[in-house]
Amino acid sequence: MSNHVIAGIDFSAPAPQVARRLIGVTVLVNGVGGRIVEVEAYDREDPASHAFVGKTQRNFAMFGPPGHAYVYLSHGIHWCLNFVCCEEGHGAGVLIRGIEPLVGLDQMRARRGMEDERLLCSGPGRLCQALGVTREYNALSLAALPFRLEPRRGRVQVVAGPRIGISKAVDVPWRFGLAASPFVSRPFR
DNA sequence: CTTAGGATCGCCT
DNA sequence: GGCGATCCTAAGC
Repeated sequence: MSNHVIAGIDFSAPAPQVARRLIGVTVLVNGVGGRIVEVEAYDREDPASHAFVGKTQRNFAMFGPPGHAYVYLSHGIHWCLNFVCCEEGHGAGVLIRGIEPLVGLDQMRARRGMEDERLLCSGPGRLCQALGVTREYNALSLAALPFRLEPRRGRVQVVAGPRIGISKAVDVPWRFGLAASPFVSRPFR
């Protein structure tokens, strides 16, 4: 049995499975956050994944224990948050791409410098700005503060499609979303 | 509504 | 030295 269960999710499972189960889960960072509505899975044997080239200084957290954060900087501007999964050493994760803002709306608006609720956390860079996630959160456990995960209540309808913003393995349908949510970064087809 | 271009920095070759 | 799991703005249709 695994002891990598947080908010009802076994993070030692394969990335696509963890990704699908994360839809509807609430994530808070220092008490600010909301419900996850969009994620993408990335695996070790996946040309689109940072882990594909093996363990490096940048991606080492992906090869650490599951249920921890992997935070990286994209295009020198945007921080992006991943949840590490599979067994320790495997190198897989789930990119958090969209959150429905629920707690700490004022702080999110201040950090983002805008009012529109739909644009606060719709996109991996946007949600990190809204939640205040930076490099300092890399490799931290999701089971302890500043993170807090809460299980989803009831059932959710999950839709899937190809991932966004990648140049390899563009047809792999490892992007998952909450059906009909207005808070996804781009609509599902 | 869609698209093109620029911003800006750490990582990898 | 090149480029990226992105976002914003401005311009065009």
